[in-house]
Amino acid sequence: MPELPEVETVRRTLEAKITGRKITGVTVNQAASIKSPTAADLIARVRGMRFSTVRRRGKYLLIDLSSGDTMVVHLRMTGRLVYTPAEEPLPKHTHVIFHLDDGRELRFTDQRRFGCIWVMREDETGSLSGLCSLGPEPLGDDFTRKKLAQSLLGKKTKIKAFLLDQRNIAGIGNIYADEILFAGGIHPERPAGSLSASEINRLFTSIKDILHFAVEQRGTSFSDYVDGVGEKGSHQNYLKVYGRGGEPCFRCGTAISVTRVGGRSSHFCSHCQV
DNA sequence: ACAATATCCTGCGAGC
DNA sequence: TGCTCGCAGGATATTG
Repeated sequence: MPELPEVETVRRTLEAKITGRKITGVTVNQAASIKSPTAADLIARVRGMRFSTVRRRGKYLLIDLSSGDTMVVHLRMTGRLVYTPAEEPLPKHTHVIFHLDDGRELRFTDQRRFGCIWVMREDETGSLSGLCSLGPEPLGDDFTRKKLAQSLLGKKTKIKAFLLDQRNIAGIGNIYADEILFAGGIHPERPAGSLSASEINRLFTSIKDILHFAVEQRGTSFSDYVDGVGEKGSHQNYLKVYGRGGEPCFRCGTAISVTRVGGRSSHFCSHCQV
């Protein structure tokens, strides 16, 4: 599942490959993947343009074009954006293909069809719903201990649901929420506003440390995720709780619990997380 | 105002 | 063997 570390890895790998490449044409196999404008309008609008900067905000990729447009891509759960030689066979669920001037293609594939693409003027991206309401970037300088404490203040929602809400912090999904709460020793069902000062400190440090380490490991390839050149990450080898239901906690040996919190599966140690 | 649930979609494993 | 069912989950819409 692409979360911040995975999307950041896609951003880095794609930027190195597609910057300066010209789009010679676009094939749309699944028009529903394109949210705006229509598929026909998008094809006409990006043909002949070159990719410039590849940016990221939360789990959104923003790829600037030489025309002043920006292509916004959200991979959701099984989406992939991969730079591939044109002669390679098309994988199943290839919904959109950007043909490039170097004999390669940028392919958008998505088994579950939740991922989507928008093209709009760069100065209009700020009004895209979802993108415009994102909380701070957790690895950026503007995400501070103080800001985290303020956003937790008075919240009755469970801390797991708080972490998953992109309006609070941008980029955390189900895997990293569980890993962050384990690292911080905080039970996922604790009301967000009930955390003590020292727990907030631990949560803040865990958010930074876990996400930073996962980016270093080029993301978690638990099921579908690959980066912008089709390679898996290695962070799945370091998961402490996610996907480890029933297995012994690495810290205390207690079997890892799996329950549903905020409608999502949650993995935690009932002894280490209080 | 906030919180829990349904929705979208496909593949896979469990159970019969 | 082949069916059904539940589950996986990001974001949004809807219901409570």
